[in-house]
Amino acid sequence: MISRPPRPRDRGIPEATVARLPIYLRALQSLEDRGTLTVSSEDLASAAGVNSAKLRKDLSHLGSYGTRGVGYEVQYLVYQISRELGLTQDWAVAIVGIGNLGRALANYGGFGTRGFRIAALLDADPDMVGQNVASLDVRHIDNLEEVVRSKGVSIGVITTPGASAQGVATRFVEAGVSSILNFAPVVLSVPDGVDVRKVDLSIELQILAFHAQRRADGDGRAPERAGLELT
Amino acid sequence: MISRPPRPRDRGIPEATVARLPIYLRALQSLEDRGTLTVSSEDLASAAGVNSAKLRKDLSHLGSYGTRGVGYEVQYLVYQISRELGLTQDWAVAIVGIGNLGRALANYGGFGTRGFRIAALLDADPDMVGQNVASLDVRHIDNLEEVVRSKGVSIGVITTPGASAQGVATRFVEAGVSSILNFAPVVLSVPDGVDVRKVDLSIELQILAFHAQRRADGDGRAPERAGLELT
DNA sequence: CCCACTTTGTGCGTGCTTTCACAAGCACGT
DNA sequence: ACGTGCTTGTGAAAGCACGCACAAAGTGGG
Repeated sequence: MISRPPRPRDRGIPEATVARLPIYLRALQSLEDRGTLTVSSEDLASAAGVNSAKLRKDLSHLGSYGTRGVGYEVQYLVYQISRELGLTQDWAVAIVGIGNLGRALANYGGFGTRGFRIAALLDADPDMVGQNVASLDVRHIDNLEEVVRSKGVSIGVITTPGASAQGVATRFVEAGVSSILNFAPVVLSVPDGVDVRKVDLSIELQILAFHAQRRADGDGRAPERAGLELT
Repeated sequence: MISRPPRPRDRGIPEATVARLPIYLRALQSLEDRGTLTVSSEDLASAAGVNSAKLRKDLSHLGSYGTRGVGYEVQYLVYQISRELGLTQDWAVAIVGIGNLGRALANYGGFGTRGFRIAALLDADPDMVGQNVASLDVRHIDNLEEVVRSKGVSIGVITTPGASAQGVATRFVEAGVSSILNFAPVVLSVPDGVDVRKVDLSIELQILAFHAQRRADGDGRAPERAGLELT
């Protein structure tokens, strides 16, 4: 008998909501550390930097976990969001490309406490292989398939130069990994069913530059509320 | 009087479009390196990983830079997008927090070629101060205001631990920096008119985990690695 | 028990984004 | 000069996302 009753939440959670759940989770964990027992949507929203109506609507997609007149119980909500995000299980992550960024990720402590475990580090450079980084021995990229199998890797992180990224992605996919986080500045081509997310540091800077330039351009002496001007 | 004189492009480029311009730019530069002279919206879209209608509409916000029946001239489009993004000028960037991530960013070569120049590295740790990273001497955070002034820094990057991030942001703002890229896992509070973008590595992983779990849950009968039993 | 107060959950209007589909425009061959 | 073939630029429609505003639901005091 499959548990259908305890599933008030809709399977179709909006993507925009999913992207904010980790933010709420972080804010909640911070409240939890401070010993806070309950929190109102207003307070949690301001801690997360969003509008309170949006927060309530987001949470309503998971189910009715609040109490009117009181707010949300912090611990319970932490658990519900963690479960929804899949953080109650342990995800094994492999990082390919142990340059500066790969090392930074390997040493980033924030993962362990959130359901992720760095299970393997791989690199193509023979001089890198065997080095110890973040308490792991760097292994050669040729062992990718074997490592994925033996460590049960389900998430692959690519921090190689752009030229190598597609090859690594393909090998990840063939080895059975269907979630990839790509830091290389290329668009990866993967089969349907494989989930790729891209983080691009220089793109973020470029977006900042665009807004900075716009501010500098228009802000001259007519910083009026741009509205009805098309004379 | 309906004049539409020196404004081919509307100042109000949709945010969603701005976020994609850097992707197009990268694809175009790659084509340029390969010596390609013109490209169709179809080909450019597939290189950028988007739908061609979306690409055409995005570009139409900058003006009419294509030729029907032919496509877009690569070099010209590179220039137009660069100009729109503000990359034809040189942006001085300061990085605060020279840990693993800060070092990775400082050494990331991709910036120089795209209008950004790492102008200063700052850290609070006295042992770090004076070290040479990426051909720059790390300076103490106390010099932030002076460095911003003397180097003309207009973009601040925060790679400190979460606890220090708000303080650094405030100092950046007071020193006149109004564009901030934040890697620390906290929500920064800044005055209106200051632009903050946040990059959070563990959030990206959590979104991947959500989709991976959903795939494992619903996807028919192969819930192999999903060993969660916690009702 | 009832009333005043607080806070959630959500219906609804609004605006932004994406996608379709096609007329308009340009190049090239005849 | 003119038709053919290709590709852009853009109305129009559909789909999402956001935020207001309020009824519903719970708490606590008298």
